[in-house]
Amino acid sequence: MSLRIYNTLTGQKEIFKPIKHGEVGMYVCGVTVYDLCHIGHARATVVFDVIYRYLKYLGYKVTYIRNFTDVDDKIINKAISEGTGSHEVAERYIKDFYKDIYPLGIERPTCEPRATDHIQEMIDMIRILIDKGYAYEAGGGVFYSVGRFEDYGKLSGKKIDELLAGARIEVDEHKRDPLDFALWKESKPGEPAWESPWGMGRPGWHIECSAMSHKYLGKTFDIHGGGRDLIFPHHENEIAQSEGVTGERYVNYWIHNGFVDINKEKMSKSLGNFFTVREVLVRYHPEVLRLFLISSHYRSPIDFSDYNLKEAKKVLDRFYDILWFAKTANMVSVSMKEVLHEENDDLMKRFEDAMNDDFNTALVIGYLNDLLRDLNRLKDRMPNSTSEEKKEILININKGVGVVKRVGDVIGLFCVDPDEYIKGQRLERIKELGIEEVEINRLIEERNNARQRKDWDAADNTRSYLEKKGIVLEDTQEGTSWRIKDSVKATV
RNA sequence: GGCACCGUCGCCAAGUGGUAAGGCAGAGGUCUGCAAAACCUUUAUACCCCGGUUCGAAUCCGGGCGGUGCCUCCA
Repeated sequence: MSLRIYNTLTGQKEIFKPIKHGEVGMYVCGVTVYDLCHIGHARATVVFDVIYRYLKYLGYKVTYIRNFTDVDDKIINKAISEGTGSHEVAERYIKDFYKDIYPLGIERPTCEPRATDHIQEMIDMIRILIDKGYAYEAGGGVFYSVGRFEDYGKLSGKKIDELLAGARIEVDEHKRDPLDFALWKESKPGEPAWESPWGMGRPGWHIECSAMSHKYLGKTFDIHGGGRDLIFPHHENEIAQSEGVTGERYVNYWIHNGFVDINKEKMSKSLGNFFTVREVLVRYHPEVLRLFLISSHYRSPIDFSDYNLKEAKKVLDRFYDILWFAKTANMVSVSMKEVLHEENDDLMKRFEDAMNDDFNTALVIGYLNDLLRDLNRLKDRMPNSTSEEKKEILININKGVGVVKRVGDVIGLFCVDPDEYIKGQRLERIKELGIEEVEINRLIEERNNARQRKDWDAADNTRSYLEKKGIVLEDTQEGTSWRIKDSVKATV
């Protein structure tokens, strides 16, 4: 089965055929850097990170470009309100983007160009658009004449006359037609400004992506991505600009991810119902957020809630438990040589089939859960096995864990050391519980003494004391361990 | 008003023509001193409703109802 991708342009899943054999050019609209990233930004970044990783897994040489929009009205406004410059604002939020988003296990794109580094390329494109009659100068700026581009609306399925009927179009006295959009704006005093044939000014929003994608990927490239909300007008306008300039097809496959909702409503700054990545990461491991984000298909809306995050955490914890077990058991029992080259082709095949069907990560997680149950079943057999059998079981567990890790590499999960994951979670949460780790260990020892005396009342008292504190004990053959009590029922 | 998308177990979520994956929660059980964890069993005669096409539909078509998004900055 070959890779099939849902193409917004045609509204269908299509078999993916790259322009150049074995290579893929992909451009994804990044963020406008005027504030901290919220979960919606995280979703878009994670979704395309998974796509990037999977394309590479398939053996493609991928050129992945994701831009920063660092010149924009909102940035300017922020700078004014802070009394700083827009360059400072942009720089700061680019830093914050790295700080907040990269812990989610994001691989660096091939290039992360900034709009302000490509002003000349934009000017060059605008010039051609004017020469070709697609754009006109007016009031110190330049506008794209939407009516001149025959295919306008082909991506979003909109028709020009229907758009005109809509009552929500920006009014600008200089526009010949209300649908026209700005390619170049005259700068007001104090705003960032660049020299241009039309005087000091700054670029409109849409032209930067046309200019940068053209520069790094050429006239026609394979994949262009972004959030659903970018389909219109941003991507529609990009097509008008780029195809206006080159006269050739701009993009073969358009991929758009769905929104993150809060109570079935789109998360957005303007609605004020957003959570920043930063505040979520205070309470949850980054991989929990990542797992939550890829537990649904990338085109579906997902509802963000504490309950759903807790559920994701529970699932992730289970995987790290078996990962930890395999790691610990291997130290004493099986040399890695015995397991490293083991393959599990059937499972990898299922994984590939799921991913090939428009990157169905939700199905992949389902398969992974099946596998996890198999592994726990094996693990449960160990106590009653001979040492020969134990070794055999461990080898099989390692095969499965190998698959988990390999799939994890592609979807960006299970990438941290199990010890670190488990201890890290404990350390972060234990502060909230008002108890010290040494105290827990002391009580465990005390309780185990009681258990040896068969003083069950004392033992149970200690256990329930700890449970009230939020600490759950687990008695195993290897001794007593503890974990932070996590209930998906608890709400915040 | 125009254009899209969506409606699957209490909740989350795959499945888009061949007879309903997976997770959470629930119930019973194994293990355990008792628990916890894990495992086992169990939980949708059925996919918003009504028609139609078909040997056969959650899946296709038509009509409702409900929800969301885009048409303004937005991942």
